[in-house]
Amino acid sequence: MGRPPCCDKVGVKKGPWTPEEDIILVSYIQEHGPGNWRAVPTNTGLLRCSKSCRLRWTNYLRPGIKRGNFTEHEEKMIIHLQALLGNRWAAIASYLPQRTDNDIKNYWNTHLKKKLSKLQGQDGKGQNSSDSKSTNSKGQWERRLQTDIHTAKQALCEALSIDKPAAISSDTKPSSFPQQTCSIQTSTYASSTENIARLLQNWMKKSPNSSETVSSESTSFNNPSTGLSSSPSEGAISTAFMTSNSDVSQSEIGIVQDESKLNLESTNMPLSLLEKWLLDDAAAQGQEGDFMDITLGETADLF
DNA sequence: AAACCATTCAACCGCAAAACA
DNA sequence: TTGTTTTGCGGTTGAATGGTT
Repeated sequence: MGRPPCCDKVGVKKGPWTPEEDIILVSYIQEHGPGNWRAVPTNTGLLRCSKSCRLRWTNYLRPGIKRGNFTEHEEKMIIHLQALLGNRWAAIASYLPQRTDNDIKNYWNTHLKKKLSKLQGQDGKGQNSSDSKSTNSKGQWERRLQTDIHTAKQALCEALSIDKPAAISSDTKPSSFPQQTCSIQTSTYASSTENIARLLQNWMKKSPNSSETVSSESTSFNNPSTGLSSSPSEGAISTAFMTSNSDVSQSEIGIVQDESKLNLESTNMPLSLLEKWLLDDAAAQGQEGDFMDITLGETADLF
């Protein structure tokens, strides 16, 4: 029996999302939380397939997403993790919680790949991702598990020692660690609003004809003092959005909690416990440090 | 100014895994 | 246990944009 398509091909809109669609989607998710994507198009009236809705949310509208230039530290992390995990962008993205897997993948394909091949061309060193794949005789699943555990420890190690101040507030940590989850998420909806505001701005730049229809909304989204709109809305769409926005912190926290159910299970783990885990592990496996030195060293050389 | 080329990135597609009945 | 549905992931595409000739 063939698998049915995720959506009817007829009557499903494709291509770039409009700000209106974004607003509809965000306000719906704010109300119901992410998940049950199948129901989203039906319940919102969006002429998009469920997949498209999920993708739009996870890659663009989801709160806490950082866009724009990658920092040098993020670059190093990506190169390092890519060498360890291969093209497992979702796994890599879990260590850079503010970045989406799509973003990382794009950045890798457009920037880092070239950068690395250039550098490899210079010094003739082969990169290890494919080597490690071919030389390792273990099953893929086991290998992945091992690298995941290893990398988690490593990232944590970095977070705790090498780059402590930055790590606690930003990129080095897997998303499953508590402080960060909280710190990011407290302003989550604001950042989602920022995403939309940015989108609207771009949209207005590109299509001045349509500015009349959205100008009031966009300016209100952009209100830096509140981060939220307080202007009266005229359309149904904006009304829905504004209404839900008035309740931002509560419902957004709800969304975030939904998203990070798993994370929260470990969120109460004291940092000292994790440190102990690392130290114990390091003591038990004296050579482990070498592993890190090698990989970090290799990637560090690149810069 | 126009044509061409290169780059970027949002979005799509298809597959596989997970979840569910 | 099995079949079906939903979700997640990675690879790829193509429109938009910027740079060069």
